[in-house]
Amino acid sequence: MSELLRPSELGADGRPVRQRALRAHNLALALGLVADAATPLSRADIAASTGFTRATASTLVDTLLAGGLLCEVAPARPPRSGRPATGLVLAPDGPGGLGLEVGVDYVATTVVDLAGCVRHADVVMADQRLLRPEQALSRAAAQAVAALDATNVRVCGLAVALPGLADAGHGRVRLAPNLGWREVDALAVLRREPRLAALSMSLDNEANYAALCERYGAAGAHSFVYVSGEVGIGAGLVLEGQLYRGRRGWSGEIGHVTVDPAGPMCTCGARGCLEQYAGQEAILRRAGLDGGAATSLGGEPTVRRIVERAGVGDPAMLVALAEAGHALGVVLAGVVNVLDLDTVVLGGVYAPLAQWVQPVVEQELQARVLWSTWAPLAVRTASVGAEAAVLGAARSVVRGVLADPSRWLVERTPVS
Amino acid sequence: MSELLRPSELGADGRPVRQRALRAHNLALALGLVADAATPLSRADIAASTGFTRATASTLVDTLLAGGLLCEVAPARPPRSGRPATGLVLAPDGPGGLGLEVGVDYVATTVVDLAGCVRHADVVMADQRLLRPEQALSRAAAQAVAALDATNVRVCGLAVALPGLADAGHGRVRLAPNLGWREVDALAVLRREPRLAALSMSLDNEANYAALCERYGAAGAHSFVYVSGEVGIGAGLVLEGQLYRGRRGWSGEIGHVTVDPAGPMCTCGARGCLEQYAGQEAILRRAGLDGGAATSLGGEPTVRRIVERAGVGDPAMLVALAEAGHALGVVLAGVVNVLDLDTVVLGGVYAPLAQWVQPVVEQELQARVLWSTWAPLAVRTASVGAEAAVLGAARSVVRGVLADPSRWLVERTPVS
DNA sequence: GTGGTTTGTACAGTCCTTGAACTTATGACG
DNA sequence: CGTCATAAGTTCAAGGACTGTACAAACCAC
Repeated sequence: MSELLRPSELGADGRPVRQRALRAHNLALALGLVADAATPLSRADIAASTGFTRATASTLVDTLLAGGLLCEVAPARPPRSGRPATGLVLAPDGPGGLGLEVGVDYVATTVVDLAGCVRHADVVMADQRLLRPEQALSRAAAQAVAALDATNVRVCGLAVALPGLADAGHGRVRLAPNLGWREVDALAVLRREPRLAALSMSLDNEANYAALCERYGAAGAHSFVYVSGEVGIGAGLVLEGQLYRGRRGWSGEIGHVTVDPAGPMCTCGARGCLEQYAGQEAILRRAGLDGGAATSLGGEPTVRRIVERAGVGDPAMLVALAEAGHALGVVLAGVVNVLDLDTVVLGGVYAPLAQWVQPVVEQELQARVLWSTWAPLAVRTASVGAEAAVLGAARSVVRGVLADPSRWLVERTPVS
Repeated sequence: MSELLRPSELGADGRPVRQRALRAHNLALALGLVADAATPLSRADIAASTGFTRATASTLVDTLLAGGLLCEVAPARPPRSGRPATGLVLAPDGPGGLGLEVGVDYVATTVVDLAGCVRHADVVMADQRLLRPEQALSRAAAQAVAALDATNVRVCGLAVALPGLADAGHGRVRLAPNLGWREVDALAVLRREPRLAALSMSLDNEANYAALCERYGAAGAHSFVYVSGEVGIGAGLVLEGQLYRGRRGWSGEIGHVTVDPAGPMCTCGARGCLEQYAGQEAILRRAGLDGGAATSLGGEPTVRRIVERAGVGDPAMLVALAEAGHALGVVLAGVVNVLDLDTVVLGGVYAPLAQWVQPVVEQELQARVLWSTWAPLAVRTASVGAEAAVLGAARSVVRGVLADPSRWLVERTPVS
């Protein structure tokens, strides 16, 4: 199963392991195997690739079937001699996930089923900075409820992506400068909506969810950094296949890593932060354009303006983009040197700008990563575009079910 | 047990969990509890703090007693009413660990017992750069054998610390520029010595072992970066209580993180690397002294020269140290911003230089870490000095036994 | 239709934890 | 000094989970 889905680490928190935990772990193992397989697996396949006896694989599968997480389909392999297998796939009517993203100038929702397939998605453009946090969240809640009704997917959880420092444990937004939020108990506001109150909820930085989205993708690398430039610059870290949030969930703040200690003053009070070179508004400003209130306060999004100018070969813009790529490369080289990463994923605004930025980033990494001459280092553009964060959020919900199916099985009312 | 000792993560590698693994995990849990306790625990204490029944705690303890990992002593608590408890501590005659460090100008060995107490330690000064890797390692092996004979500790494993990029999985040194080594199969050479061949062996960067040493210390923080300046500048990362080696074990290469993209040329080919500001020789050079062949090619160690000059208030040296602290602070701020760390530990040469360097580092972190104004960020000097790497290496061996006692128990010949 | 082959199930056996009863050892108290 | 209260540690039947072997089921090939 290539550790894509790591079953709940038994007792990693220092709890004693009982038989029940053992069962829970093995259920997750079997389920994860089916989830990661490209084609339907049989009970015998599960037994073979895990080392379980066929008897054990059978009982595990039976539990998962009864719990509505798996269902039987036609087998994958063409019939050879012998009794044909019964195929097993994730139940299309199993529990699904709802992702909700509050951006600076939009609110997006996405519903995925247990297999991670998008069953509904929509985006409502509206400048959230004009609303008080409670207002914005109430409207977002209404949009989420609409998403619940838009499909027949039984949604079991909600994950909220936000541009800011989130306290994932408590469901609070500590600071979202670009939204103008500070210490907002976002999940509590969402829970006021009765339809949402029953769902399990989680909250995290949009870069983290976008990184997870990339992780869930087919090309999921072992360890990588996902760069998510939106209004600020953030990053999601995936280390050894797991999202690394840091102690307080504040990891990945590359926007304020120093590029040049004597560089331009940043809003954070320090000098030469990456954001002053590679942030959207900084790029505009350095190209001699008016950054202004930026993003899309009713107008064209900033990125599009940058792409347009670069597309027509505006020399000032090309210089600004090269400088942005240079700065990004310097900072990312540091991250790669410190964490021994083999992959850098450019997402957010850097995906549309990759044409200009990526070569410079690659060049800078080649020059500054110590081992770059004797081990491969890949720079990729994100495989999912602007919707990566919502999608990653929605998928994180069902990944949670897959990683610990036993919790879902006991919560579920037994089927008649 | 505060996750200091994390019992083997059951099936985190996607293996099915059998009853045996369950037992192994619970043995590690009980043993870890005793290892972390300041005073002898009783079986009842173990039951109470884990949630096991006293029956289960008893059988676990019995297994560990029979295996020679625990032994019974007088109880810790003053006798109240009721049957007095029997105290349990790590067996002083249990399996121990041998640490071996090959430095640029010395070879050090340390033997610790199961509790991590040092039972033997010695350092032989000799410039290793004058020897071929095989010669150096043969002599180190002889020194290790001498260490084995110096105590009555039954050593069960050997851990080798080296200044360079190590491939921990294969026991190879990929590159140790300061030793002049490249692609050396170090463990294979050590295994030629018959007395060592029977031991389990591991190999890693000295900064990683030094970080582990700090981790094992009483003040072990959750997540921190340990800066180990010796000849080069390396760092050990402890994330969520676990050493983070990176995919290939090359994490922590902060020596070549960029401080100023337009700074002085570095030996690695890039510009403005930290080593050009905060490396021992760079400090000397920037203070107007001759870096020369440096370290201690038969002469005074570089650090001592720096301390002497700074001690007498040499203005050039004070400026150089301030610049070093500034550069270190810039780089560490980046690391902290990216990884959401709450602690920075200054080790290696920065421990004796802390008086001059630490305040500048703190100031720079305060200015550049995004959340520094609303959450505490500690900069500490390492609690163990130059011997941190060997000691950490030796302790890592016994930590391995404590983290998975079942492996030790089956390998052990049953006591008569 | 018979044999070969593979899938899935049944059942006793083993390992590990649980829960309750029981034994042991000590201090407190009269 | 004897009895009681209390806490520690042990014993043992019971239950949950995986294993191994045997067996039933389903299909292809000839």
